[in-house]
Amino acid sequence: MSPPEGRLPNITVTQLEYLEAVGATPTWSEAASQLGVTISALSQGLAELERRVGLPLFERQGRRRRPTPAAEVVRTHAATVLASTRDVARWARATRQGHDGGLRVGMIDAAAIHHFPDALARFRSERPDVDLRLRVAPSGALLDELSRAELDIVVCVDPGDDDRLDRRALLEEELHVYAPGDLVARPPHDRPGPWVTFPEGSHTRAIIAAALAARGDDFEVVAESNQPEVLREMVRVGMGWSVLPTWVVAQADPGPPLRAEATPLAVRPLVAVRRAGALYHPGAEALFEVLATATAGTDQ
Amino acid sequence: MSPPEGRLPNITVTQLEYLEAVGATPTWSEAASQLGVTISALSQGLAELERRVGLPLFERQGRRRRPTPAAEVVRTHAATVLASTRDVARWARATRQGHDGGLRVGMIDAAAIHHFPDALARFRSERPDVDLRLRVAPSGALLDELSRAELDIVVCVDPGDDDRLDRRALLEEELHVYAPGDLVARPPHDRPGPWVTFPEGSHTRAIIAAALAARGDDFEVVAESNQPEVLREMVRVGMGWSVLPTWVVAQADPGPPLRAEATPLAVRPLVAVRRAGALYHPGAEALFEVLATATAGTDQ
DNA sequence: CCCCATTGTTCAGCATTACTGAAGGAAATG
DNA sequence: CATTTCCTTCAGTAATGCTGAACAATGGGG
Repeated sequence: MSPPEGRLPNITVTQLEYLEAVGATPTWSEAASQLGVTISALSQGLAELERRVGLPLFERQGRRRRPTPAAEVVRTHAATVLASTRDVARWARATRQGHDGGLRVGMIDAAAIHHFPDALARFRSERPDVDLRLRVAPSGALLDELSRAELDIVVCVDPGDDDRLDRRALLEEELHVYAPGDLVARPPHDRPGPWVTFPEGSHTRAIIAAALAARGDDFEVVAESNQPEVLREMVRVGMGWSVLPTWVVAQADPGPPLRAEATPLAVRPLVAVRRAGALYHPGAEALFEVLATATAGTDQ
Repeated sequence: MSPPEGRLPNITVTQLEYLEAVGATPTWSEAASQLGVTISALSQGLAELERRVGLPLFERQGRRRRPTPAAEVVRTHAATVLASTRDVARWARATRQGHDGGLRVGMIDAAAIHHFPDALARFRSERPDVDLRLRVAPSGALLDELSRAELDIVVCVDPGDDDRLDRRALLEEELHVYAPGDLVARPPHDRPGPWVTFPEGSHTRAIIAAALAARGDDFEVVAESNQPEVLREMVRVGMGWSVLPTWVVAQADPGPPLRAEATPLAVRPLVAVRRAGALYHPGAEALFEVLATATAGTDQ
């Protein structure tokens, strides 16, 4: 039906690295110096890549070059190949040195400090052989790093369906609307707000924005932070309203209590994610088991 | 946490092709001639690959070489990279020529001739723009071709969970035990058999073997075929018993009727499968919709 | 046991490829 | 108009990949 028909274009890892670099960098010069090659090499390498793919990947716009739609396809390919190559390289280095290279785990703050600190501790005591490295960051950053094979497993807000990800549900956090203490009594015809919330681009913010829009509320944002504790304190000092997981507020330190709406505004599903097709890592599988049992039956 | 740390090893597509070829071929000489290079080139190329990975991939055994466990890891990587590269190459060629390259569909016989001929016809009339190519073969062969990016979408027996596959359930076929007409009256303490069934390696055969083992029956096989119609006829002529989807027998042509056990022995789940991370193909998505609606509510 | 065909390695030589550095063109900036 | 920035092109060089031939090791057959 579709015999391999001759040999494949010898698209090199180097060329794909070039493509990734220019995609992540404003100018080619900068990309070149980050890669440690001359602009000349970069330019020629990308020209060669275009030739091998057989389609124009960049068009001139003034003195810069801008990727064509075709480049997007090849960039996706590059991401796949580079991630897999990084995996293999890391695995080979670790194997040479006789260990497994450690397990690089990414978690959002909620997971690291609230839901899974005990699970992590248990994992470390059960599997002292695994060299665990934890990175805490927002979901988006973690997923980026996962896709570049810089992390092995990530616990974050569900990013939704994606071919390249292997997702497993862990739990759902209820998100409640919190009002500054002195505003709780606002008559019901007043709309809530303004809001303090997560920065633009945050997965949780997207969930919140959608839920507020669905019930017809404005979403004027007057302050932003990725740290839920910071948001909680801003509400406390009267900056505005916020939507937070309940545990952030329950984790009460002294100060005036916040008032919440009784019913949750939305839920935030947390999932464990790996790259689809990632190298088998025994530690990753074991960690997932621990996370799954830690949440068994205990949503929230 | 894990900065890209320098550049990646420049493992080339060519080297990975060499690795794939020697894995699929008894001797390197043969692999070399299939690839259209000298053994010398193959040997040097694989040596270079070993150097770049940094681990021995082959050990000497007599005058042949046999892959180490490490090679298996790199072979998995090779499969990923080569499949993606084939996808890009094919897409690029199609794009240059101004079409989408066609939609290469694989189906097992049951899907092609029984469950989905109407769906296929409907798809062709709804989407005359899509150049549909159909290949009918057993599940295993189709999945191999899918993994090599020689097919875009496959309808086959559910191969089970796999990172690299994007599976969607379509329907479940009931498999019933059929006895030759003259043996139906065998007293119940006699065990059924001997059997005519699908060849070793068939997914369906595995399902049948497991179900028979579970109820304690022997599974002595006296005749094999991949074609269910052939199996049905063999039962008719008294070669033995078989386990078949009901439609094969219902599709009655003249001849003595077969007697079936009343309750199904097992079910055979059929799924639509694509490679995870495959290039977006609008036709594939559309076809899946048609298949899904064709089966909506109509299991069996 | 020796012969010998087969398999894979190594080496020298050649062709191709990838890179540097210098020169140059073309757009933005002032 | 001069200047800077950005990228391309070109020439030369280093690295890489391939062929063909010589060679070593193995296993099968007389």
